[in-house]
Amino acid sequence: MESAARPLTRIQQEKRELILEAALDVFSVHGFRGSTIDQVAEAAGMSKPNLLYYFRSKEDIHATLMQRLLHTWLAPLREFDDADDPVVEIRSYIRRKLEMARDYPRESRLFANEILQGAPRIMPMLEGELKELVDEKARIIESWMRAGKIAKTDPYHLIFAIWATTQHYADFDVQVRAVLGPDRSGEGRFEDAARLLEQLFIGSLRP
Amino acid sequence: MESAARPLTRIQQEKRELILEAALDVFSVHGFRGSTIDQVAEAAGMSKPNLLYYFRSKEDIHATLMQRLLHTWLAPLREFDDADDPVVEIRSYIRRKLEMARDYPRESRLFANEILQGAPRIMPMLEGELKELVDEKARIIESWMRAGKIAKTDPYHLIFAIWATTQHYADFDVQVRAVLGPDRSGEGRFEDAARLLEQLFIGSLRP
DNA sequence: GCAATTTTTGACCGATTGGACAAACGTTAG
DNA sequence: CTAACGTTTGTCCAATCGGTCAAAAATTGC
Repeated sequence: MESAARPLTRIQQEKRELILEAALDVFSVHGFRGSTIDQVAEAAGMSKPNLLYYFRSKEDIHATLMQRLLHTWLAPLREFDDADDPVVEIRSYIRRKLEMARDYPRESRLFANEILQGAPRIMPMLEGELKELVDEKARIIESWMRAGKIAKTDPYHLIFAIWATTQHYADFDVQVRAVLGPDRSGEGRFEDAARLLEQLFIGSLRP
Repeated sequence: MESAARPLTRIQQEKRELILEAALDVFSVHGFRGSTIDQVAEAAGMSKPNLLYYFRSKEDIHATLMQRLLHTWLAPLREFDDADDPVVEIRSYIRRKLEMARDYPRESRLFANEILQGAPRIMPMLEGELKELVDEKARIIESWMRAGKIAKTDPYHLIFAIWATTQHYADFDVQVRAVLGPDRSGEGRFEDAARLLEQLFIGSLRP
C-alpha cells in the first residue's frame, strides 16, 4: 500500500508537466503503440531512465495524459445548458467545440487515436460518464423540440454531427489544408467553418 | 531492372489477396506502426517468412493496401454529378458515403489512421488528385448557388461536413455505440443517421 | 559545510521487431 | 519419373523496444 505518498517536490511537478507536454506531442501524432519512450524523452529534453524516474511506465504516462484530457474534453458539453434560446445555446456549443479543435488539436487527435483503436483504455468512461452526460443533454434538446422551439430530429445523432464536424478540423487537419490549398490554409479557415456550421445546424433546426 | 516481371501464378494472386484482407483487418485497428508482420501473417493463416515471400516488406503491404483504398474511397465523390436537382444529388452522395461507412468501416479507419498521423504516405495524392477532384465538385456546387437552386455557403466546408458526419459512423463507431447504448446499437442507427443528415444538409440548403 | 535526499545517467537486460536465407516441401510439364 | 520451378518453414540476425540498476551528480535541510 502506497497510502503514505509524500508530496511532490517542485522539480517533480515541473518535470512531470514537461514530460506530459512532450508525450502529448508524440502520442497525438504516432499513437500509443507507434510512439517510443525514447521519443518522448528526447522531446522532453531528458534521458529515458530519467523520464522513467518520474513515470513508472509508458502506460502510466498515457493514462495520466488521458485522464486529464477527458476532463477538459467534456467541458464544453458540460456547459451546454437548458437556456431560453436553443439557437444561442447550440451556436455557442459549436463555437466552443470549434475553438477546441483550433486551440487543442493534439488533444483531439490523441482522443481520436484512442477511439479509432477501439477505445481499449477508456471504454468504461464512454459507457459511463460520457453516455450519462449525453443522455442528459439529449433530454434538454428533446424538451426544446417538444416546446416547438426547434425542429424535431434525433438529438443523439445531432450531437454526433456536431462532434464530427468540429473535430474534423483537428483530426483531419492535413487533409483540410491539402484540399483548401496554401492560400486558404490560414487561421481564417476556422471562421469559414464556423459560418458553414452555423448555417448548417441553425438553418436546419428552424421549427 | 525488373522490367520483365512475369505474370502472377494463381496461388500468388490468391495469397496476395488473402494477405491484403488480413492486413486490412490488422492495420485498420492498430495502425501501421502498431501492427506487426506476425499479426498479419497469423490473421492470414501463414508463417511470417511465407508472407514475406508474397510482399517484400511491411511497407509494401501497406502501400498496396492504400493504393487500392484510395481508388474505391474516391468513387462516391467521382459519381457526384452536375444534375438538374442539387437536392437529389447531395442526398444520394450522403447516402453513398454513409453506406461506405457502414459496409467498409475498416477502409475508413485505415484512411483515418493515415490522415491522423499527418498523411506521410499519401500527401501527394491529397494535394493532387483529391484537391483537383474537390475543386471540380466545388465548382458544381457554386454553380447551383449562383443559379439560386440552393442557399449560398462555402462549398469546400460543405463537403468537409459531409465527409466528417458520414465517416464518423465508421471511425468513431465504438463511441457511437457506447453513447447510444446496447438497445440502439443495431444496424438501425444508420437509418437514424441518414434521416438526421438529410434534414441537416437538405434543410439548411433551401434557397 | 556536511549529511541526507533527490535527480540524472551510462550500461545493461530480456523481449520483440522487421527481415534474410537456405533447406525442405509441393507442384507441374515433359 | 524427373527436372524445373513455385511454395513453405525453421532458424537466425541486427535493431529497437520497454524497463532495471547501481553509481554519479545535484540539491536540499540543518
